[in-house]
Amino acid sequence: MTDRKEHLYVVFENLLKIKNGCSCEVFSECGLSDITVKQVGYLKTIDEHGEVTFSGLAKITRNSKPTITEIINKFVRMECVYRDRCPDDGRIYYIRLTEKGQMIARSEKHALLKMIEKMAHSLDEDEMDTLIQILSKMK
Amino acid sequence: MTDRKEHLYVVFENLLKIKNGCSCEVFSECGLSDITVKQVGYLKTIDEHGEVTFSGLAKITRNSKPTITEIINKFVRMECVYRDRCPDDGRIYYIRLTEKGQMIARSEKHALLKMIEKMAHSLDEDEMDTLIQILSKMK
DNA sequence: TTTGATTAGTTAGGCTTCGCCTAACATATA
DNA sequence: TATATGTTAGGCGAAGCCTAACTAATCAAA
Repeated sequence: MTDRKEHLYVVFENLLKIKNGCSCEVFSECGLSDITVKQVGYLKTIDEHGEVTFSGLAKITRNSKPTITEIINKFVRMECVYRDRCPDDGRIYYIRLTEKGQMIARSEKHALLKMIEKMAHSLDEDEMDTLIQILSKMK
Repeated sequence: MTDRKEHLYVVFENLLKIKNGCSCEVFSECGLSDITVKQVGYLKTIDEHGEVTFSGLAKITRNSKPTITEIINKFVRMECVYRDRCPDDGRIYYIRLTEKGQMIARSEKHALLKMIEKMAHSLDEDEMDTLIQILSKMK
């Protein structure tokens, strides 16, 4: 490997460490350090679909309705989600993310934003512009 | 958020997507797409400690010896690890990573290396030098 | 050098949690 | 009255851990 690539490796390794640290912060701020990958996946699905019902989530995730009830009850206990009864049809409940739930569903984005904040503290405007200009070329 | 930060967000989001794609490639090349986070953790521990025995790994990970036997048997079936009997003391077995096991233990590094390779294809030498110079300032 | 104690790893069996299921149900709507 | 939404009850298998009892190898001391 060339010297140049090795250098690149080192600076990006550092950058990823910083971003990783930010990810962990997001979870521990929510007091949910031991949430599972699967659970985060469900929160993301709920976030992406907006107005999801229990049956809807069951279809999307290919689970039975009781399984969804169970998953949602757990999320309610974790304060990530709440039931929102449909005003037009009392049988239907929408699954809504709490602020905490949304935070976790978008944890990667939040971590990245945190990293960018740190970047803005370490670099000046010209340097940021140069970064943008160079990295835009990546495919 | 300023325009500049938003731009930075976009370029880094793209970069992370590329790196993430590389991570998945590493696992699927090994035919182990459904390995768990915990398992990867154990492989990393084994990799980092070099010459680990069963008792050693039990102490490091605070598990019982039978648990380690179980974990290692699973890894042997996955072809990630093999037993290497100590020539001086027949009671002792060293836990060694196979090439596959090492690949997974170092998957993040491998993914990053892959990303750097892609970078080297998209950017010229001056640009890479500029990147290195700017990103070195990040703390 | 033999024998008893100690150490390394294994086997057997058990426990809890997770994540899923089906069947039967209550409630709301049509 | 028939149908749709969500819940409850109960069960199942896999994961991931444990303790107790075992085998095999080494060490130490008579």
